[in-house]
Amino acid sequence: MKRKERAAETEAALKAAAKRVFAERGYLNTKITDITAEAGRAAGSFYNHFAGKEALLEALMADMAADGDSWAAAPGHRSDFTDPQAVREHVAVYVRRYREHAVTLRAMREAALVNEGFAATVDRFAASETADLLGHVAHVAEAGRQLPAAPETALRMAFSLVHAFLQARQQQADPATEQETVEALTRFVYRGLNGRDY
Amino acid sequence: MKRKERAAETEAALKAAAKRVFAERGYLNTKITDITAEAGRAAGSFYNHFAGKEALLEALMADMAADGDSWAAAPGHRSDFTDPQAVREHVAVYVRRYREHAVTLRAMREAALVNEGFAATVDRFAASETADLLGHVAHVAEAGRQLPAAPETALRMAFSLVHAFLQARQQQADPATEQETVEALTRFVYRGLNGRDY
DNA sequence: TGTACATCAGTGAACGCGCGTTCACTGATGTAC
DNA sequence: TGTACATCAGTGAACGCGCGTTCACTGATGTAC
Repeated sequence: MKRKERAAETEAALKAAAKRVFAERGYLNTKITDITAEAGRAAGSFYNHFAGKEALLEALMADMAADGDSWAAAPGHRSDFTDPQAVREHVAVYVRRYREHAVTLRAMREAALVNEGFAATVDRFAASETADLLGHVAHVAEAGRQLPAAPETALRMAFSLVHAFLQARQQQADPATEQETVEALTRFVYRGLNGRDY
Repeated sequence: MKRKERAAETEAALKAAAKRVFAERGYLNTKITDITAEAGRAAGSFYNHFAGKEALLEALMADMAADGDSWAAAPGHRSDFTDPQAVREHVAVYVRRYREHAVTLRAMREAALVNEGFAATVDRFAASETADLLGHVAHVAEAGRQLPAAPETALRMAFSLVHAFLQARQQQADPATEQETVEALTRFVYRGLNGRDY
């Protein structure tokens, strides 16, 4: 089985190399040969493993999805957004995921911009991440507090805020600590949804 | 002076055609010949007016900046963000500008993704739009209310929210009305900054 | 276990497509006298 | 006002670069007997 091992090693090397060059110059600016050169392989080798740059990105997305699915189902998951701690924990998870998968997320955004199919994939991805949150937000209204808008809209606003702020944070020269970022976002989102401070 | 008129007409036709094709398939997916074909001119004509696609986008940005500068200096501009109406008016302006210049803004984002120089230009653009807002936000703290974070951070969060939400709204199949959008954003931003409802 | 053949991962030069850019040319407009 | 020449906007075929993709080849690993 040395052959399969070798192939698996090359495939992993290509993925790792792709992440490095994507981080450095972005997905759209990266050529296939940039990836193979970074991985120390011949150009032709790439096509033994991926049909093209998009297929490679899909593989990176699958890796990301694989390690994210477990969390939402974990025990101790607080779902009442009138509780600041529930909001904080959710924000913290997104901040962490953003850090861990920053390169892939950025690549996805770039690919979506140019390719309609990818845009749809990214939308589905986002939708799957927000599915359980709608109930958490609706909880606020059920507790007698006035949401800033319909639950779907309120959720979209909270999501827009978190994602865009994290994205902007990444290209800051001197970003706040992750802890500070979580606290700031938690406070803004909690206030926005609940109409009061904690 | 018929020659200069003709040249000006062609230049305007190229810009208008560019906006149409950018809207349809995006900036990065648009070829020079797509623009000239849409404008009904020969490919070579393009270079009589613009050094390349980027130069054309810069011209579109200049057009956008030209019609935006006037507002901030206008009389009756409310700058106290403890006043919901002040927040609402600012939000409304951004919503309107987003609608009017959606194509150019999207093209800027695409160009910035691929070209570092453009990214810097876009940052400067955003900074110039937020310059006067920092004072408005600081006002809230001066009025004895607790901001969700340092003023710069609070402002960045509000901005992230508005921009990302408007961007997401554009690709919705059935978006809320502009009026509803302004109200929802105003309420969320006001709450986030002031820690209370109005 | 040994030998002959098949299969596979990897190589890198070469091919060819797409598209930005150029340039010789045309016809109209402007200028000089 | 008329004539000869210069300049300019526009044309579109052709050129050439960059890069994705292919493919004949190599050497190593696996399989059949």
